Amino acid sequence: MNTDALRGHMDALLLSVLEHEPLHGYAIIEALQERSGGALTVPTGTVYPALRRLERVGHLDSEWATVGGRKRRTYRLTPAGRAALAGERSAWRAFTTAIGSVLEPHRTS
Amino acid sequence: MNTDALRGHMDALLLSVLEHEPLHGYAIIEALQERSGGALTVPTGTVYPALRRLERVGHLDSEWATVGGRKRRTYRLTPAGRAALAGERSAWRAFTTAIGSVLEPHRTS
DNA sequence: AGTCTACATGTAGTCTCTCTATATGTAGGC
DNA sequence: GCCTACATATAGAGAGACTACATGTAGACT
Repeated sequence: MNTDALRGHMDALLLSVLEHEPLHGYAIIEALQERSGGALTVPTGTVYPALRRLERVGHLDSEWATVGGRKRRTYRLTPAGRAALAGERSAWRAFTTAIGSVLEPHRTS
Repeated sequence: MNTDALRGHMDALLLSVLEHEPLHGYAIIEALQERSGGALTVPTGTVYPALRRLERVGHLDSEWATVGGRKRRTYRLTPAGRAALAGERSAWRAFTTAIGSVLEPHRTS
């Protein structure tokens, strides 16, 4: 289902999934899976490092919690992260428009 | 205009631009630029190696020609390349659908 | 008691592709 | 003579996604 075409879009996905509620890594993976209708199965070795990277650059911050004896690191968007998400969204639209116009021959008008 | 988000989509772009006519590297770069409305400026250091890679895996083959004293290597789709293009197209649709459904919150219906 | 699955996080190392920078050469206009 | 457009090519850097591994708790089932 996924090649390494995700490259450069992981940030957008992670920020987007955290837009309305803070989540921990495992829940983020499930949310991505669910929201994409099962198409996105992102491995833990991709998600956890990416979350840390986003925290390092100030788009997320995190907090530890213990729920039912299990430790969770819950991530939430920072204001900078929210701004970055907006940028990612418009970049995504520009990206799909550009590639799409090359890939899909249609519409000369 | 372009980050390295192209990663994994170059093949699709190159195959697509060669679908209806064989072209040489330089012309391919111009075609990409034109078809995308100027959004895609792909450097030569990306295109030439990618073309050779696609030739190596059998999706393209090439032929030298001299036009006006200048040497050109003209690439054309092989049958395998044509099949690969079809695959790339459906992969692209699946990809945009998946990412889009995560990124754009709308439409619950 | 032992095993298995779901929950939960993390890192080291690999892989592969895109980009930057550089090199080389022709043709034509100024 | 110089500059721009045309035309191809490669070496090296850089970055991020993946595989595989390591670790541990909770609960269900046998």
